Amino acid sequence: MRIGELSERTGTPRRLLRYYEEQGLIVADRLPNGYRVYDESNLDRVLQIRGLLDAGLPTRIIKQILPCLNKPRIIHFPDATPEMLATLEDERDRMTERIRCLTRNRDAVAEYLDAVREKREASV
Amino acid sequence: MRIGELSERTGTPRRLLRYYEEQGLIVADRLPNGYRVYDESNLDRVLQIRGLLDAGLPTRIIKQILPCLNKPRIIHFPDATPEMLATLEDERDRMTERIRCLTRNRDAVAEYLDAVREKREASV
DNA sequence: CTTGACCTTCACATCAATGTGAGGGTTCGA
DNA sequence: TCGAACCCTCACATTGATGTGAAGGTCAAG
Repeated sequence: MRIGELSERTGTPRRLLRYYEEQGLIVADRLPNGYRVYDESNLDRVLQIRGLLDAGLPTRIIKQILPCLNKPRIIHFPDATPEMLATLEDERDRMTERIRCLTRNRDAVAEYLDAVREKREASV
Repeated sequence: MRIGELSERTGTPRRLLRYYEEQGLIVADRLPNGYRVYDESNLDRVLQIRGLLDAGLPTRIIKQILPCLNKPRIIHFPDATPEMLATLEDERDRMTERIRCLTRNRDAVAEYLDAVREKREASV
C-alpha cells in the first residue's frame, strides 16, 4: 500500500509517517517513481509507535524498543551491546513506573466518577 | 518550605515549579517579601504531576484530574459539569489504553532481556 | 491532452515542556 | 557593610512532535 492508505488505516497524518521514517522507526520501499510502499506489517508497527508516543516515550527510545517486538520470537542479539541492554533495562523500569503512576491515577479518576454517578442516582 | 527546598526534594527545577503554578497545577502562598512558600502536601502533588507528565498527559488534562485526587475522600462535585465529567471519562479511558500499550510493550522488552540473559548464561 | 488525485521534497510555523540568563530584591552571617 | 545564597519577574532559546503549504512529478480516467 502507499502512504495515503497507510495514513487512512492508521489515522496518522502522512507528514508523521514520513517523520517516523526519518527517525528510523519504520522503513518503506520505493516504487520506481519514488513513491513509498508499505506492507501490512507496517500497520501494526505504526499503531505501536503512536501508542508509545502517546504514553510519553520519545522516538529515540521507541527506536531502541522496536527491535524487541518482532513478531517471530526470533531474537537477534548479535547487535545487543552492553550499553544498549542497559538502556533497555532502564527503559523497562521507567515503563513500569509509568504504568504504576497511570494505574494509580486512573483508578482515582474512576473512583471519583463512580462516586459522582452514585450521588446522582441517589438524588434522582 | 520555599521553592529551593521543594525543588531539591522533588528533583524539579525551580523554573518548572513556577511553570506548574502558572498552569494552575499547584498553588503557593507568598511571604511578605514575595517569596513562594509551600506546605508538605505540595511535595506529593509535584511528584504526581511529574509522573503524569512523564506518562504523556498534558498540563491541561492534569489540571482536570488533580481534583479527583484529594487526600481526604471528600469529593466535591458541586462544580462537576457534565462536560467536565465527559472529559474525565474520556481521559480515564485514554489512561487505560496507555496502560495497556505500556504493559504490552514493557513485557515484550522484559522478555527480550530475559532471553538475552539466558543466552549469555548458556554460553558461559 | 488535460484534470484530479495521488505522490515527492523542502521549509517555515506552532505548541508544550523546558533551559538559560539578565536584572534586581532580600536575608544572613563574617 | 559586604558577599553569598536565596528569591523574584521577564524574556528569549531550544527540543520534539506536529501543522501547513509551496512547488512540482506521476498516473489514470474522461
